[in-house]
Amino acid sequence: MDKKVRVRFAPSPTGGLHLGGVRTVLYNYLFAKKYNGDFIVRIEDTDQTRYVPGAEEYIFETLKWCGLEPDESVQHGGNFGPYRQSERKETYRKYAEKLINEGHAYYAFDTPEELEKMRHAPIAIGDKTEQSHTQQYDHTIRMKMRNSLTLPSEETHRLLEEGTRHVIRIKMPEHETVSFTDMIRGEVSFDTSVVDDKVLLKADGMPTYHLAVVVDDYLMQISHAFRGEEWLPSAPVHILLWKYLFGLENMPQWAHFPLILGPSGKLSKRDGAKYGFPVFAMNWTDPNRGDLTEGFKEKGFLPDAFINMLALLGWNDGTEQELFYKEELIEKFSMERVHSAGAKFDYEKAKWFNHEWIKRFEVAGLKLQVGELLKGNGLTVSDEAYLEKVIHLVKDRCTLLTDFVQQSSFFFQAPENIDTGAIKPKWNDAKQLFFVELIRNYQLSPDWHTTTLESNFKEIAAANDLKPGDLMLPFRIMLVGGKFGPGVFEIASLIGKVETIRRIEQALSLMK
RNA sequence: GGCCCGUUCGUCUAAGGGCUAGGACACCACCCUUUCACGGUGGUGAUACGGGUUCGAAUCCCGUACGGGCUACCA
Repeated sequence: MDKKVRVRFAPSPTGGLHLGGVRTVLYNYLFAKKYNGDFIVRIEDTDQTRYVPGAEEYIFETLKWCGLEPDESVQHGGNFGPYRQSERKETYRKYAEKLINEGHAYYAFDTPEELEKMRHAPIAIGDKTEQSHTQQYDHTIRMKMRNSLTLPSEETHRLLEEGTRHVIRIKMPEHETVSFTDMIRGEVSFDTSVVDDKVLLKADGMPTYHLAVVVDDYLMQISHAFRGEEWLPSAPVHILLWKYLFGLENMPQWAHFPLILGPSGKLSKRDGAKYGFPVFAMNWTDPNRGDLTEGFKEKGFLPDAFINMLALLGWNDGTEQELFYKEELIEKFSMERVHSAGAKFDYEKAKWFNHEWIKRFEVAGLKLQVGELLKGNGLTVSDEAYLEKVIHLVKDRCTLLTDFVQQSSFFFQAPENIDTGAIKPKWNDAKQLFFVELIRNYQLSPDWHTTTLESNFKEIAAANDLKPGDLMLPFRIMLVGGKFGPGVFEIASLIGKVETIRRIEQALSLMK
């Protein structure tokens, strides 16, 4: 690679960042870091009508949470700014005019009504007319429209001088094969006769994506341009623009990532709501409609797990390894091993990744997040060492971070609901007496170790001719409220003598 | 409709001409566990179809089917 690696992620601030977007960021980031390059985030806000307040901040917060921070952006600075396209408005027009002067583009004055009429006019196919598809604004029709190609030049000048609303469209060659090498798909080629004369500069003076990407990728010295597969059909427009404006030899290398699919077709926000899994990285509330779309973060995912899962959705290193630290991903990532086929998102597998990451994390790495989570759920966490012991005891049984609440709340406060229904049917006086005796024994116990608690428990059971197995479930329910959690004696040991006895007494009073 | 991309267990994928197509998730069974999980062992399960090329094809070529994307003064 002769040029310095510089890649960009170019989102438009129109809403939350979903799985596919984050994966695009990830692959860009991994590639940049692998080759000691720069990762740039450029905000593509050229469509004023779709601008959503807060979306831009949301994108940066998401990148921060994921640990995929850019080297250059609106927020991070850099020498190639501004990094917001609306602030670069002035720079695009001159490139569009250059294209016109060189015969590769033209002014078009057609009104929305005229365009509408053109699109839906019946067209003759053989001896019958068809209307099965909409007419494109292309070489077959441009000479019948109102533009600088059909109008006398004085008329064009007059219209321009009068400030008539107009756009600038690319003049696609009639029959030319445009091909390029995609790093993932290999050679891809298109016949220019089937692609339309895309608008490059809109009536409001803003560029469309097509012009803006090419100009900005050039100006920002982008060496590799990666994006989703949905952009493949418009690639010939971009290639041609590169050829006309900056030279093919300066064009970045392209790669188009496969799409991430939902249970039925393309993954959408609706799939999340319908099937009960998040599609956005973090919670997103649409400021206009006020509806909330759940995020992986709030759902209880660890950023490392989220990133790991996304990396493997369309890429693997060729071995059977599935768990990767970010540094390993950077080291092992290669564009050639990215799949060309779309991947269906599987939430079960995503949860598995999270579980694995919770297990592989040290207690210390979880402490902060779990502590906050518990406090957020109204639990009082005062003793750090105590919290560490609790996490150590329950982490392996938590798939999502949020599972820590249910799995450990009883360590911090007595259960509110005791599932007495699970023990009442088999309850009797003998058991009642056993627990009374257990309280007396525990009260006098000189130490409070797990093993002591267990052996005393069993001795008393044996002395009363009861099976320990019949008593442990009731004991568990008294302490935690239900049929879950780590070993009972470990729980008792951790919550302490006073609390253990208090909970047994409390439950006993409920059994009468 | 047109153009482009794609197609290996239900899902994510390995195997880029040559052993009984491997792994992971999910599922099932058993073991462990005097709760629920974790964990362990094993099992069910795939090369879309049809033609070529070749001694030999999941792998290369062609066609068909199916899936997806695009076809806006949206990105």
